[in-house]
Amino acid sequence: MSVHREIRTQMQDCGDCPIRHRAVCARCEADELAQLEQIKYYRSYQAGQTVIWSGDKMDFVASVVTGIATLTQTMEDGRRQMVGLLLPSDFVGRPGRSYAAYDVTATTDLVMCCFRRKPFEEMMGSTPHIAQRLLEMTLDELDAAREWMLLLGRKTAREKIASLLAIIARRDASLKQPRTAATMTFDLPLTREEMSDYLGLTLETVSRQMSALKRDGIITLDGKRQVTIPSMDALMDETGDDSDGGYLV
Amino acid sequence: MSVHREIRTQMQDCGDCPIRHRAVCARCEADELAQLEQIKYYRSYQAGQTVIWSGDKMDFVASVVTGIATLTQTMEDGRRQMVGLLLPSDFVGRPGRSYAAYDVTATTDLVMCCFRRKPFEEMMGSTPHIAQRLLEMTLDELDAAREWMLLLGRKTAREKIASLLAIIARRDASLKQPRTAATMTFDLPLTREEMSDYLGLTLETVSRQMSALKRDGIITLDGKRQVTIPSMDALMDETGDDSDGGYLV
DNA sequence: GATCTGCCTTGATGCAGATCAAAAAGGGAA
DNA sequence: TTCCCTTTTTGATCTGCATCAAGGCAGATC
Repeated sequence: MSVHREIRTQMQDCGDCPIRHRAVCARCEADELAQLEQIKYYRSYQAGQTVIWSGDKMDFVASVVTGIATLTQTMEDGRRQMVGLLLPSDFVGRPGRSYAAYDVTATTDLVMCCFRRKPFEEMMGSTPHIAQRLLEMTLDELDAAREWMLLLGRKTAREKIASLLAIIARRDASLKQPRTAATMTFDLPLTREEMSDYLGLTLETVSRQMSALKRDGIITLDGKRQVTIPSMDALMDETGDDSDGGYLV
Repeated sequence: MSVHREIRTQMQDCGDCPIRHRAVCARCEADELAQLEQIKYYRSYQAGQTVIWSGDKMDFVASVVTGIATLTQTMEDGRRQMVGLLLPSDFVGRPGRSYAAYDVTATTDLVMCCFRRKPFEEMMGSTPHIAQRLLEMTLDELDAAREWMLLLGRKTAREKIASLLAIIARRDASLKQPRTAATMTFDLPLTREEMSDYLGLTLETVSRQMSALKRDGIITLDGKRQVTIPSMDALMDETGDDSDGGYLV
C-alpha cells in the first residue's frame, strides 16, 4: 500500500509528533496528512531559551519533537510554580486561545513541530480524529496535574523529591532500558532551582533532601546531575504513593 | 422549526448538562439527541454521600445537573487532597477508562445525568461535536488545575482562603446577581474540613484564617456558613493574583 | 595555571502552619 | 427547654521548611 509507505517515510522527520503520528498517520489518512504538511513548520530553541511568555500572542499550537520544555506561572512578587513538564510528543497551546497562558521555556535543547493556529482549528473542525486524539492527550495531562496537586498539597519535601525522581526515572526507562534493570541511571534534566519550582520548595530544601536521599542510600550522585537508583522499590517507598495503584487503564 | 422546539422542550429536564445542551442541542442535531436519550439516566445523591470510590468499576460517564461534587485523592496514611470541585455542567469520568481514578463525593444534594459508557464512547466516535465539546471542557479543567497548582505550591494560608472565597463568589455571582453589586453574599458549600482538603491546609488553619479575614473586615460571617464580602476588590487584594489577568480568551 | 561565574551544598536561625488539646457554638431530636 | 452530637473556634506548643549567609566546586575564559 503505497500511500501507507509514503506516510511512513514522511513521518520520520516529525519524530514523535502525536498529531501526525497517532491521530493521523495511524489511520493512513493521506489527505489530512497533506493538509497538515502545509501548515506545519519546525522551530528549535537552545537550553534556557524562552519559547513564549505568558500573555504573549500565540498564533500556533505545537508538539515537542525532542528535548524538554516547561510551563511556569509567576506571581507579581516573583514566586514561581511550574505547572507542566513537556516531554517529546506533548502538546503546547490550545485551540481557540490566541494568547499564551503560561511561560514556556526550553530546559534542554528543544525542537518543536508547530502548526499555524487558524488553519489547525479549521482542520480540527473537519477532522474528528484530531479532536479525539487531543482529548485523550488532554485527559492524560489532567490526570498528571491532579497527581501533582496531591504532591503539592500533601507530600513532605522528601516525598516530593522521591516522586519527581521516580517520574523521571520511569519516563527514561520507557525510552531506553528494558523494564528488567533493577539499577537505573539517568541525567537530571532540571537544575535544583527548576526542581524547586516544580515541587513548591526552595532550592536549598531540594539540595538538602537530595543529600539526605544520597546519605540514606536511596540514590547515588555522580556529579550534580547524574543519578543512579540502586533499587526502584526503595525509591518508591519514599514517594508516599500506593504501592499498587495500577488500576488506571 | 418543530425539531428545534422539541429539543428545547426535552432539554428542560437535563438542566445544564453540557452534552445535550451545548454540544448537541445547540446544533439542533435531533438524531444525536435521540441516541443520547436512549443511553441516559439520572441519579440523585444526598449531601455527604459517596458517588463512587477510587478504584471502583465505573461503567458510566456523567455530568452534574444540580449540586456540588468533589474529586478527592487519599494517601495510604489518610492524607487527603481534593483535586476537583464539580459544579453544574461539569463532567465526571473519562471515555476509555473503566475504573474511577478518584473518590467522587456529593457535598450538597446532587443530581447527575449519566450516560452508559460503552454506547457513549461509540457515539463519540460517530459524533464529532461531542469530542470537540469534551475537549473544550477538559482544557478548561486543565487550566483550573494549573491555577490550583500555583495556589497549592506557592500561596500562603491567607491567600489560599481568599482565593477559594473569590472562586466561589465569582461562580455565585455569575449564577445569581448582576455583576454590579459591590457587596455580595453567599453560602459556603464546603465545611472547614473540605476547605482544608481543597487548600492543602489543616482545618484549624482554615478556621484561624477565616477569623483573621473577618477581624480585618475582608469578610463578614453570619453563622458558620454564610459569607458576605463587602468589597470584592479588597478580597482580590488578598489572593496574591494579578489584578488584571484577563488575557485568557 | 589563575580567575571568574554559575550552580550547588551546608550551616544557623526564624516563622508559618501543623499538631495536640479543650472549650464554644450550633442544631436537631425528644 | 434540655441533651447530645457535630462542627468550629481558640489556645499552647512543636517542627519542617524558608530564609539568610557563607563557602565549595567544576567548567569556561583568559
